[in-house]
Amino acid sequence: MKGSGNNIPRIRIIDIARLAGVSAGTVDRVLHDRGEVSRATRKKVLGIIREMDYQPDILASTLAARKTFGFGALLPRSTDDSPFWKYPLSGIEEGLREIAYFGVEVDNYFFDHASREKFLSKGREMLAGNHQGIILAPVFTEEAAILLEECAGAGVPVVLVNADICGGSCISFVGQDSGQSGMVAARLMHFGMGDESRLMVVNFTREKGNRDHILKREEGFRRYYDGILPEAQKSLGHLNIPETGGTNAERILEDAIFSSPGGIKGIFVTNSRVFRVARFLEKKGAEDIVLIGYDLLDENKEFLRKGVIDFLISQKPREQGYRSIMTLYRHVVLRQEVERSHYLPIDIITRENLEHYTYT
Amino acid sequence: MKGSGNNIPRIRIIDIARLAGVSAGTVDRVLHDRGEVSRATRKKVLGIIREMDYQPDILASTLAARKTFGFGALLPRSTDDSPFWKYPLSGIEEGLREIAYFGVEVDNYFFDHASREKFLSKGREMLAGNHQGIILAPVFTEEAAILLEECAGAGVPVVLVNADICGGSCISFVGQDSGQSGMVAARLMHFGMGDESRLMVVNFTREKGNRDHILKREEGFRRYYDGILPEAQKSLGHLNIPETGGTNAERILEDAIFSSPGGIKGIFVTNSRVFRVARFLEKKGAEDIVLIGYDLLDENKEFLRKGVIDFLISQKPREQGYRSIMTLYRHVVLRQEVERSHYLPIDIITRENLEHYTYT
DNA sequence: CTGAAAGCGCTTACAG
DNA sequence: CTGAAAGCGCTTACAG
Repeated sequence: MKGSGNNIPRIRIIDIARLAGVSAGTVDRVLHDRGEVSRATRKKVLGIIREMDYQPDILASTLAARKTFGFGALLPRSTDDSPFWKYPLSGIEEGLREIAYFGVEVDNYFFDHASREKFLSKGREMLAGNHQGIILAPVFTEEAAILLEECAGAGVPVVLVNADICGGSCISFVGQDSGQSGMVAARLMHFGMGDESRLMVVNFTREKGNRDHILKREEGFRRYYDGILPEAQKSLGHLNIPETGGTNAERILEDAIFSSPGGIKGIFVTNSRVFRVARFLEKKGAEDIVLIGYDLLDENKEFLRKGVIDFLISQKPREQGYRSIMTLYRHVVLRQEVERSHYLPIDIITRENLEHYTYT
Repeated sequence: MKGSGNNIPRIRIIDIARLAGVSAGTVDRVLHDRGEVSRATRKKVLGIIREMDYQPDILASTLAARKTFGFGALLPRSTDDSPFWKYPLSGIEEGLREIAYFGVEVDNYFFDHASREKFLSKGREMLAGNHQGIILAPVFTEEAAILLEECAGAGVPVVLVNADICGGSCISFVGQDSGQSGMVAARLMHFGMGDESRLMVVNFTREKGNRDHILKREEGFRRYYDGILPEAQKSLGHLNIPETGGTNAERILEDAIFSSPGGIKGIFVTNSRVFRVARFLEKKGAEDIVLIGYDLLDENKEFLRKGVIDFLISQKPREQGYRSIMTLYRHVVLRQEVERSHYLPIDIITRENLEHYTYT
């Protein structure tokens, strides 16, 4: 059978050792830079390694070393009301399955979305765990900066997931370009609405927590319109609704959408709460208003299928988790170079491509 | 350091052997079903394996077995004029890098896009290579069916990539749902054009070769319109342009687009040749005609950036390659169950999300 | 049908 | 600073 043994034998440590006139142990010491080797020997061995283009067998290495790599992940706890974070978590688990062979283990730490204090204290608990790598969702900017600094002090590499913190010392950021995603939303809106300018941006905001995403998305949306239809950008309505409200939100929407002269014809919701607007529009029989929002929550998908929501932009949360752990793995275990930022594609989901969209 | 040794020791073959009162060799024979074990011993060992939930260490296994897996891939040769197939190839290479540790090797076989004979002869050359798994792009349906049958006869598992052959014996298909992608195109067209019915479908066809994709895409496009705007579906123009033509094609386009009463306002090109229509529209200063097509060829991307093409649908060719080899790996090396069809997401690309679309 | 021994390529104490 | 030996968990002839 093809591929069953008839290959060029690969170069082993013992080959290098013989060529250098030393033992395998010495080559190993050179390879792993653990000192106790004379300069001359070291130089000679390194030369031969390069010359022969020696590539260690990572299987044998992992097997013999019996060492494991403990990573820590600090993520918001996902809830029924806010299920977003279960996807990065499952992405991390998916990645873990692929690399568990190599002794990688992950400890997950969860904190309540609303609590700065919990974020910080859970973060410190994680740091006390002495991990070899950290995945961090920097939901609270200042506290995250503190944690980042402490990681840097301890020499622990960090991958930021979902939100970036400029200037923080981390090896990589994995997430979406929020401003650009707002541009995509605007492009779709404009493609469907032409020069229609009775548009509105709706922000659902948490009292605490990072609003960066939301602001950048609105900014991107406006930037697009400003470039192509400045008058629409200027007249563009803008609504802030606190996350907590119940009937309150409906009143606000009612006023904003139906009371303005001529009404509103297109709405861009800057986060996953778009289903709340959808629910309202459905109730009012106003499904013809174009509605664009974020994230494939079950409820959002339902409104997409019904045609109340026209487009959803996916943040690919699962892939964010997957890429995070793989980046850490490549950095820590394989010691490869990794890119500083890893922007994921901005996926456009509509009723017709939803069912084949399995990546989340 | 966390994760450096302080774990529950995992169960090894030797543990199973001791519990069963046999040697490691015997357990190994049971594990790999290579006979030469008495029914009683076998049963006992299997029982303990189950009871202890024994999971073999694939690293140690691969290392000791020193066996390699040879896969073969039969793909069209990519050319400057038709670069599509370089992406599945690079996806295969990307996947290979991740699993080369496990002794996987791939031999690629290329054939000329236009030649049925080459396809069959190269396929047979590949079969002679005695591979443990095959990736096949079934560009020519009948010839592919023949090859599939020969693979089945030889007991070699096959993954079909890009196009499916119903009824063929393969372990998995990886590709796009062409009909559904036509629906997506129609949805976008309709979203942008409203009830406008001066639309046209353009098919660039090769003389030989599989037109399945193209037909299904048009069909999907029509199905969407038939459901929502039947009169548009009925009046929907339809143009077949042979791949070869030069100025000829321009004449045909000229007649179809500008001579019909009222002209044409939206065009759906059912494959990657959309740049040819774009080139024509640009020359005519008719960039306001909505244009939707397939595949992120460099030339298509350029027209997308310029705004001549409005949307491109990606077939994710690189991912097709990646998934193909990973599916084969999971089936052959890890002996896992794999799903029969693997439809990739239907990605919508527009000027605003093009730059972050790195997956191809 | 079964076991004991050697080996896969690398790492890890240990002795010098 | 260096080498020889044992071992990681599994597989493979070989002897019986």
